[in-house]
Amino acid sequence: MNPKLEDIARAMGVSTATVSNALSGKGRVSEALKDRIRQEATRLGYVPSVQARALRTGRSGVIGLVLPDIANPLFPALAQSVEAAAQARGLGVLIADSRGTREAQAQALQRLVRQGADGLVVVPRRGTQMPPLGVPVAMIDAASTPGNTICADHRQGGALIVEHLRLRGHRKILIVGQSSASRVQTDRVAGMTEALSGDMTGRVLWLEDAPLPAPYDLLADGFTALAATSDLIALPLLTRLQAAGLRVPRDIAVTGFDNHAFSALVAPGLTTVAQDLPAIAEGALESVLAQLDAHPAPPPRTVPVELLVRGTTTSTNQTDKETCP
Amino acid sequence: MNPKLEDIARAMGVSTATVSNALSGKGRVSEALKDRIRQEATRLGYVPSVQARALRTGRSGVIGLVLPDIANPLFPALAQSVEAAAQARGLGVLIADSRGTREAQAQALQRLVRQGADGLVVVPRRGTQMPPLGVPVAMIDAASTPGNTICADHRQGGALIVEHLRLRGHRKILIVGQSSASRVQTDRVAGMTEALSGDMTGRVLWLEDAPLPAPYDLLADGFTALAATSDLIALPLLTRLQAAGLRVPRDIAVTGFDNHAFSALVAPGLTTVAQDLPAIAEGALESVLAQLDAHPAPPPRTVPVELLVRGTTTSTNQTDKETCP
DNA sequence: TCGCTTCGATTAAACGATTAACCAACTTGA
DNA sequence: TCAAGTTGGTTAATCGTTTAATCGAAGCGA
Repeated sequence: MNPKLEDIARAMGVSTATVSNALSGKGRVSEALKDRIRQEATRLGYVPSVQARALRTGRSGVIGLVLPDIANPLFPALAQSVEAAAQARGLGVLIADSRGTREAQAQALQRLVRQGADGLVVVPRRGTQMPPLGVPVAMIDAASTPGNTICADHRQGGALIVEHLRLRGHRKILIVGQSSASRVQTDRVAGMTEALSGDMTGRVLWLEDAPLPAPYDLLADGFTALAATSDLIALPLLTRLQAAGLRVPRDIAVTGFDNHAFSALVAPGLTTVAQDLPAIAEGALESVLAQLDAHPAPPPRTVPVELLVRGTTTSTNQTDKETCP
Repeated sequence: MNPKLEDIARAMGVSTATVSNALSGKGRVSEALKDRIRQEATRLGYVPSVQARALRTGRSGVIGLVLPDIANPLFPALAQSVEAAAQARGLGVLIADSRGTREAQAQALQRLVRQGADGLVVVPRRGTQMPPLGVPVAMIDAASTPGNTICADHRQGGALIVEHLRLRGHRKILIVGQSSASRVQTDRVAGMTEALSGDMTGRVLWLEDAPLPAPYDLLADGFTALAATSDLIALPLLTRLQAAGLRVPRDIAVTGFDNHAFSALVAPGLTTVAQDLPAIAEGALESVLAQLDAHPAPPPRTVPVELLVRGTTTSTNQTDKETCP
């Protein structure tokens, strides 16, 4: 079907080894012959067989990506960045969903290795204990997670949020998270509480423990801002407040985390913190590749985040025009 | 490292061919020996090398999935279903993002084939002309797209939406789409307009041509419902209406399409149409596998959709009960 | 008993690339 | 001039599996 090394070799009257060397630039081939071989290769439309190469070298050129839940709006953006980083290096991305239990995750890891992944990039489930897999692994979670490879600076993100709210005049903040078992969320909350200035008060509410108070009770308690640990939490909050007749941000401000695709589209736009996903993906991939070359795993890294200020914390003219026609 | 056929063969005093036959059940091996070989294989933790198998058989056990934009909230759910369907068959999923031009898409297709994908599942960009790739391909787009393999019944979905709105008493509907160049969206709009009863009027607005009128102008024009061709459009609309002080659905109803993860979480919940993604993924994969076995490609299929009624079209909360007893 | 089929297993040839080892022909230096 | 190194290539083994071809032994009908 496709031309192979042998076809080129025969056409040029040389051995397959010479062709292989010429194309890879590894052995000793005269520059002139090298060029001619390369020309012939492109002329024939030669494409090396990844299967054969993989069998011989033990490298498949594919890395596995394991996500807790592909459908969860937080991960596709990361997957996209990982795919882009891999593509830039000529690598493929085998995807797996560890939906369900940690056991399912372990299975997924095994499966990717069996399918020939050279290394793994994993966004682990909570409390994951990595089994020995025989291939390099990079973990993307939170700085406080043992074994973490690279992640966004979630604490800094929390601090940026609180600082921004302080500058906007807020003094009493309700911090809303989903689960205190999530390292990422606890890091973000820690960043927020640490950044509270002396004249500010913040209360932390975990939704898995207690529901959100009724919107008007929030106002009665003196809260002027809701700081969620995720856009996934903030967007429903925003609509809930609006549905109750409150004006955001005039009555109460809202912030999120992660800069979900919707966050820029809703009205008012959601103030949030954006991770540098391309940098994180690059870092994770670099770690895997370094380990593949028998280098020691690079030390854990933390990537700075960026505050995105939008309408839920700043009253723009437009919003006011719309609300007061 | 890992045990190979030869290791088992040596341990049992037979040839590797016999071991291969015993494990695959293909050649002629006595039942007794078969059992013993299989026991020994599991005892040693034997895992066949996919690379070697792929080289010999020409099948890698991996299928490629090409999405227009991984980060677009519509596709992760589909990716998850495809991954699940593939996993159930012991297949891997190589993912690629055709972000950018149709050329980028063509590149992505080529890349997946080179990386050894046995077949491809593609959600094509608009106006895609499939190049001959040498591997089976299944396309997931719209029933009206030439070459489409399988898709949701978008027309039916449109009809369900309009019928539901009619039963709720709506007579004047604004249908809001993004781009009239999208087959999926035009199919949905067609389903809606066809389902309009004689006493109903519907106007179609493409956001790429003209912006949404100011919320209060919509009311002034007599519209009582906004039917979007996507939750991606509907959710921003919902917040825009709420931000303008309108009550949904009391002042105006809103519907979407696709049942995005957020649609159930916002307040009020978004009435929408859910595709049977698992069925679509299964169908696409089946088509690819059938073609791989040299069967003709099965005829195009259309999968029924389901209407999900939520708060944006039904007033279920107490305040509404009070006002509309 | 002779031919013929069937059973159970072996042999050996692929699949397509990489790479260590080898080799002939030239350079070079002393 | 001769030993030693350099240059530019070739040979052949190897990665681990599948599978067509082969083969001895056993079973069987005539």
